Amino acid sequence: MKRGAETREALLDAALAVMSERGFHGTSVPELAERAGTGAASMYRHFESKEALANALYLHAKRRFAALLWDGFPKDLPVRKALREVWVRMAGIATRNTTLIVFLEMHHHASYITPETAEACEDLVIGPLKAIVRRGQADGVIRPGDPELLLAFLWGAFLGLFKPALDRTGHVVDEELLLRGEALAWAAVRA
Amino acid sequence: MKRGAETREALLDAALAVMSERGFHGTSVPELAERAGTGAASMYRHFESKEALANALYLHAKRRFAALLWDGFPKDLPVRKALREVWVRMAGIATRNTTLIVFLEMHHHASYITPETAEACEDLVIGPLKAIVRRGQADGVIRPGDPELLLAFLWGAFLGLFKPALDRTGHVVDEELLLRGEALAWAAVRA
Amino acid sequence: MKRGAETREALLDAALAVMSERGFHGTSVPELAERAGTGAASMYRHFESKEALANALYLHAKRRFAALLWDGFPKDLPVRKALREVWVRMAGIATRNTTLIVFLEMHHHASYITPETAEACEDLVIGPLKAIVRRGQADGVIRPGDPELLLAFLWGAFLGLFKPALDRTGHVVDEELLLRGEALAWAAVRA
Amino acid sequence: MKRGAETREALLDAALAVMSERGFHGTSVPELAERAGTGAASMYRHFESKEALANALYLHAKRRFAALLWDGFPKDLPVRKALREVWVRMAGIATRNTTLIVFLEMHHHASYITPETAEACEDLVIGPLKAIVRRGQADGVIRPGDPELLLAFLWGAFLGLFKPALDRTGHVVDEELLLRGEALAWAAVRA
DNA sequence: CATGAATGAGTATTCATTCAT
DNA sequence: CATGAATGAATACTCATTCAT
Repeated sequence: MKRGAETREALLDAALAVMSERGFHGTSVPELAERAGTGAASMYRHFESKEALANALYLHAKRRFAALLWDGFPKDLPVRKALREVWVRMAGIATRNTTLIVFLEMHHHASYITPETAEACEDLVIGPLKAIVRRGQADGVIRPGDPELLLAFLWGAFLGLFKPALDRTGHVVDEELLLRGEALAWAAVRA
Repeated sequence: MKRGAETREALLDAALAVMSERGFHGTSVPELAERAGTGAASMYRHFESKEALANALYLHAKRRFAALLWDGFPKDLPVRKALREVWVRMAGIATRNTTLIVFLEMHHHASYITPETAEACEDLVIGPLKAIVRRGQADGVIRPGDPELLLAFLWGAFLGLFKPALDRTGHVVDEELLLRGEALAWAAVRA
Repeated sequence: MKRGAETREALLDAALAVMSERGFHGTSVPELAERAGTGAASMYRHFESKEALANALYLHAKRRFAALLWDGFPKDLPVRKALREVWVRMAGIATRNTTLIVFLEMHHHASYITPETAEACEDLVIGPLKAIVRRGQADGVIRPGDPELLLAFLWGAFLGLFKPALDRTGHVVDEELLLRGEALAWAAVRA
Repeated sequence: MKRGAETREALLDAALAVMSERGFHGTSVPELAERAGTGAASMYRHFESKEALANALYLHAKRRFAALLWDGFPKDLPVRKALREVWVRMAGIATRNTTLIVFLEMHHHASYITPETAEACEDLVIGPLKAIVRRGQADGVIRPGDPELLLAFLWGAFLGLFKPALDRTGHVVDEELLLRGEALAWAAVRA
């Protein structure tokens, strides 16, 4: 007997929690519903199917991730500082919003995520990153070459470093790991 | 009616193929069996359960990966060349044995992989890598610091770079990507 | 699509019929469901498991048996007449509600009937019987000794006599067998 | 690698133990085989099917029961003493060969016991009993009437009394219960 | 808008049985 | 005579989904 949007939120939250742990196929609708405090049938009032829920969640998660990363991001920071700020923010997300990253990575190329969903939020996160890299290349502080490649490298490295944090919710990324990681990242891409 | 070990192999092969594409929960036992050319019941003669199969496969895959990486690896290569050789070999595996890497990454921290399984093959791949890094640090050509951290960074970066190859079987890693990636990797860790 | 309680009743009825014929293990859930006019999955909305169904049925059967035996039982009948009335009523149940007795006997000490279930209805049938026997002993018309023992003897004898009726549903207990049996029973226990 | 007949015996023993506890349908061939120390396939060398095994066992059990009851039974005992001896022997069987009685009762009217099997051993146990009853009736010490009816009553009463012993293997029937029960039995049938 | 009830299709797993060795 | 391996059919149970209320 909740009010509409509330139930929807609860379902998305539940799905984020469970699906980031056991994946899409490992998560059942009844389980989701119970965790959301609703009857299983109610899910179908808000989403056409389990797949539709996953797609909605993917968008939702990507947007939230983008917001956490970019909202209030200081403008016109020198490239080096901008990248460091990105790194620090991502570490924060990995610590406090672990499920977000795990869910997004886990479902990036899943068959039930439609191309529309994937495209709809393609550039939310990566667009501004590319801009920073390009600026760095223009300034001559970042090595030349396809920004996508540099970013793929960095994003992967970041995930590799913070895997322990991502695998166990609640794991705190310590300051030193963060800084040493950032140093490696910068060494890799600087001109 | 196949002979014992043959069926077991067929099941492991099928599981590697299907589970690396759709994951553990997305793979049904009948599907596995059909792909292995066996009846579904036959799986249970060779593995106690679907989970047991996944664990056996994890070990199997890790060992095969380690073999592909380290068998015939030239001894006493200078560190720089050794790392390049590692990188090249891994790119080869990513191209020709994609499922191996995908499966291992996908199931690294899954709840149905027992700690025993995980431990049993912990150092097969990473042990020799650590040795190389340590040697590089002793020679002063690799920056100091916990080798685990450097390797986590590099392994993640590698996965990030080759994700397109890993997501679509058959995708060939071109020579340029390989070399540019290696350059980034080296830049990150060199002293 | 039936209304809730109706389906539950139908399942209990079906289970009574089938399980009293082929036993718990000889009865499959799909078979049960079909006989109840439901899908097999619907059983699990009403009972947690096949075992839970059997336990619920055990209670249900015991209560119905007790009701058939004791509802409207004339009060303050002399002991001799009371026992005869009991005997006659039991013969009636054996004839018209065969499955009830067969089911209860068959599952009395089955491993899947929980102690809780067994205790919950222990005295429904036997309690009033004990009272009659005690009254008879007090009056000096029934031989002394543990009432439980006398009742175990009589209950067993009854089952032995009516086994043909119990083995084949529809077998009618003829008047003569009934009376001769009662004579034996009385001869056994009278003072 | 056992010698023929030995395996057969082991299978019958295992079946008696397990089937008297969980019934025919509750007993699986692999379980039987394991308990008999054989491979499951070996059962089919000795019996055509699980049903055939049950039938063979039924005969086997009936014969052993008859042997335990009648072998060395004193001839020409007065009827009263003969019945007491029968009662005592049956109590002994109930104590020491519980599974025998339980199995026979449990499978008496099971659908997988063929009429042939049932008939083949019909009179092994009951034949001599009938003779005793008839002798008693001729002597005027047992009440007149169909001996089958008297025996059905007595057999049932016996089972009722010794149910605790039959339900729990190892339960010892105490002397007093035995004698009091026999007194009831005699009171029921004496002239 | 919410939800108990219902269910066909599917899940992992076990079974009774066969057969090649 | 014995048995590992194999399997089609079954088993208990769960799922994603629908619908009447």
